[in-house]
Amino acid sequence: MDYGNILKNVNRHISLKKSEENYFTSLLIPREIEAKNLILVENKSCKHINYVHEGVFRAYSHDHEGKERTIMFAVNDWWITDIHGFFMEKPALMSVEAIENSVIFQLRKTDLEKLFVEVSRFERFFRILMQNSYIREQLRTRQNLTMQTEERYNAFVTKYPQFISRIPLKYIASYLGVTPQFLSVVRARKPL
Amino acid sequence: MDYGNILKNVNRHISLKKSEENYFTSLLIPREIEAKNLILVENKSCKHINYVHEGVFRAYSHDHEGKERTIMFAVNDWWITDIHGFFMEKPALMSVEAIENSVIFQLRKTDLEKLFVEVSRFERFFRILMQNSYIREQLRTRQNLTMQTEERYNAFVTKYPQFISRIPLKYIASYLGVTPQFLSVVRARKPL
DNA sequence: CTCACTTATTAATCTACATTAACTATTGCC
DNA sequence: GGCAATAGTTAATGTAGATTAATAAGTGAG
Repeated sequence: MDYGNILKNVNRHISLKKSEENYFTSLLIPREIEAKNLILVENKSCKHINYVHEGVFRAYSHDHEGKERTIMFAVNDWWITDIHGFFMEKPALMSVEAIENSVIFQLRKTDLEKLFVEVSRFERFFRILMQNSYIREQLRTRQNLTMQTEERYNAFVTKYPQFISRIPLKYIASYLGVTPQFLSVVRARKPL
Repeated sequence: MDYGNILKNVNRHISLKKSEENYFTSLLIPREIEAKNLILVENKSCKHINYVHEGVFRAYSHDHEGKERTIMFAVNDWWITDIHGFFMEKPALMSVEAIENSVIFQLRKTDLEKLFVEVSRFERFFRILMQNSYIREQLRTRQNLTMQTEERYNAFVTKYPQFISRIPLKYIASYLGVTPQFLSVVRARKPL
């Protein structure tokens, strides 16, 4: 199994000895996921945090009328889970679906807790991972409160250019909090 | 200076020796802030993370028309800063204002980094702090995408009952992403 | 290659929430 | 205690974005 990418991801923030790398990768559960399959289901328990080795995922919930709403995306080299369900050990509030055929490495919560004890530098790694996630999410909240749809869409395209070609527009619309029809109108407003 | 509350806050997640507690509190800068004063100003640098010992704060940005939008609140025993500006060392994207006369303890970024090195258990404390902040923010994103104003307001009142009496409704409206006028209409809909 | 299915676009109509404005509590300071 | 400033409410009118529906353009399995 090719653990090069995930080790590079971790070593971006902390540096591990060979033995620690081996211990860490021994805890990972590799899985191949076909497009449209779920790695996490709403209302079920959420036992893993997932590193995306290859592919794309989206997390979604259902709104008050039962329609799907996209909470987040994850492409290669990102981590994804229902963070609330995972750490609070509560039923998941969202489902996570593969958009492409994908490969992930799963880390069980119990193993993550062992990892924190055995190699405490992983506390630092996850501190930075959670910190960056919080920053990203707070910036998104701020954009939702302060920007119009057109501005938010432009900001999204600028921030995540690699998403546009791999993620259907209907999911991007849902992530931005609008209908695909309205996103079409907004996109049509832009000449060039 | 009364460091009892902040030490209890920290010891909720890690346990410190007396000497470590003393080192930690030696890094804190106590400040009294009068209502309406700012502890952080949009576009200025953001050098501190702030623990609210006593009082209430709100963080806000300006929208595309220049109107204030509330990003978050913080009451006693909460931490608040422009998390992006603080960790990325970028100009603040929001201002933070005292709603009541307040007392805070400020921790400089440079001192926090020393603290991570000297007492690495603080990596764990901040991992949990960032993790809980991320969870809170993702739940909020999910609510904004899936719930109507009435449902979001009810959820807010249920989750933060202590806020209602201390925070003017116009700020709560702005936090929920609606005008005070519309929040009034929504509240009037509820009998009892 | 093709037929079925999914995704994207366009347009007419509808609605949740914004805007403006006027009025009514509250709050706080001399 | 009074009065200016701030906060909250109500109502008429306006608009960003939703809904519905129909069409067009991709995409994929056999």
